[in-house]
Parts: sequence; structure tokens; C-alpha cells
Amino acid sequence: MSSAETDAAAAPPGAVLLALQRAAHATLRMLVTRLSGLELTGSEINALACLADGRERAVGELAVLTGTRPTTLTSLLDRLAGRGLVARQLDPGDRRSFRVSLTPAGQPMARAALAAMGAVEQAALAGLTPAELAGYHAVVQALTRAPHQEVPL
Amino acid sequence: MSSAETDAAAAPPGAVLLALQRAAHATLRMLVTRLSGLELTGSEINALACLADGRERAVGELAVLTGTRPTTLTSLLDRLAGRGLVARQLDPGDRRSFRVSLTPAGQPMARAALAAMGAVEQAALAGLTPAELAGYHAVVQALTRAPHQEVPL
DNA sequence: TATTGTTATACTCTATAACTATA
DNA sequence: TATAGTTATAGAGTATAACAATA
Repeated sequence: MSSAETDAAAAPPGAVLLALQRAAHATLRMLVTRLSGLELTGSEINALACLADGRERAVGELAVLTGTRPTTLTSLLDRLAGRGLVARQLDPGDRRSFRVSLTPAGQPMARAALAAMGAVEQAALAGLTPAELAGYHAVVQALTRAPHQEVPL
Repeated sequence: MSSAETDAAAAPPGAVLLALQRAAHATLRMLVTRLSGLELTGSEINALACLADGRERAVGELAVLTGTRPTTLTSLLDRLAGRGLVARQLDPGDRRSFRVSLTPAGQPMARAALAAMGAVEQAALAGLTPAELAGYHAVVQALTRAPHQEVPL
């Protein structure tokens, strides 16, 4: 009974997060390369892909989806809005909040961003099993939701 | 026979990479928070953790390990060297190349960085199975090694 | 000629804190 | 009082191209 639980995070400590950083950097560069014709940065691709389903989101919601902070999104959205790809509208229900949405010009860009992600995934994961993919999602979700605690040294 | 292969990258396209970005951002912030007493950025933590085993590495090797570019590492290593945490020495075997190593002051910092990664992993992954973790590593490695091709739109 | 790493430049990402407006 | 988001500022990350030294 001990091995299943104690081995879960075993192997060299840090290997999970080091591999995560490498993969995140590598794939983001792949996306920027694939979409180089669109002149988008990695974070812009990430944000557009999160909006590709056509649903409006508050800035804070988009920050959660992209893994960034609202502060970061302000300038990123300024840039996308300046290019006419997204629009910000006051939320009538809570007028402190903005609803971010794709413009007609932004929709194909967002779909292209999401499609590029799908293409990278297909190219990379063709030989893997559904069980491996399910394990991946379980681990990544657990990491994302991990306690964000400060631990004094 | 179709499902195992066709489903590997199925589910919403982009879900794998979007989740990867969220997890990478979230965990990096956890590490910075945990190690806030050490005044290290996320990339510095990542680089130090890669050096924590005590082995010297060329700048290019460290770039591969961290998922960054040599250009990025130059200023990062300048900063760590300025704080006396790492040293760069000419490689006698290839005098174009630098060997990067931890100083005595850098070693405990690097060990702390790696230990923080291990702590986040343990906190997050306690309930997961070895099979899930193995699936995670398979997916992340496949993503990292994916073809880095440019695909015209 | 090709490669390693740095330098220079410009832009993007990020964190912090202060601020506005709204709840 | 608390929250959503922006603004301001400063520092860190990134890509590109040009460069030096070495292979």
C-alpha cells in the first residue's frame, strides 16, 4: 500500500515541474512559429485561444483561464483592442467589470490560435494512449489547484 | 483500433496546451511565493534547480534544460553571478563555451529551489497514482520533442 | 564556414502599489 | 469596506540581428 501513495511524487523531486516548464516554453515557441504570419506573441495566442469559443469573459475570468494576472492582461488587451481583434464593454450587471469579446476580425485569428494548438497536440500526441492523456490532465489540474501557500524557510 | 489512436489528442482541441500554460504559470508563482525570502524570480528558480545536482553545464545545455534561449540566460546568469550564486568558466575543451556551476553560496539556494519544487509536487500530487504520473511524463516529453515546424496559414 | 555565447535593441511579460469607479 | 480593473513604474523575459572568438 505504501508504494502507490509514496511513489506518486517520487522519482527525482522537481522532475515534474522542471518538465512542465520545458514543455510550456517549447510549445509556446512552436505556436508562435506556426502562427508567425499573424504577428502574435505567445501570451496573445493563449488569450485569443481562450476566447475562441465566442463567449464573452470578464478580465478576471480571462486571467484565470490564461494563468496570467489582470495587470498583465490590461496591456495585452490594449494591444489586441488596438488591432481591432477584441472589444471591451462595460458589464451592465456589474459596472466595475468589463466583458471581453472577439470582434469579427478577431474571430478567425482566435480560431487559428486554437487550431494551431490542436495541430501541435495532434503532431505530438499521436502515439499516446487515452489513459496517458487522462493522467496528464489529472496531474496538470492538480498542479494548477495546488495550495498557493507561503512556506517560510 | 480507431479509438485509441484517434482519441489521443481528442477532446476539445487546444485543451492540452491551455491546461499546460495555466499549470506552468500557476506553479511558477507558487514557487516564487514559497521562496520569497530568497528574492528569486521564476526563471532564476528554474535555472538554479537545473543546476542543483552540482554538475557543470554549458550555457546551451542549461538553455535546453530550462526551456529558455541562450540570449535569455545571459542576463539571468549575469544577475546570479553578480550575487555570487553561480560562476562561469571557460571550457578548456571548447574555448567558445562556458561551463556554468554553482558557487558555495549558490548551492544551498539551488537545493532550496529544487526542494520547493518537490514540496509543491508532493502537496499537489499526493492522491494521484503512479500510472497517472507516468502518463503526465509521457505527454509532457512528447510535447517538448514535438516538431518545431512552421506551417504557413 | 559553422558554432558558442555575448552584446545591443526593442518589445513583451510581470509584480507592486496607488487609483477610480462600483458594489 | 471590498472588489474589478486600470494606471504607473520598474524590473525581468524574449526575439532578432550583429558580433567576437573558436572550431
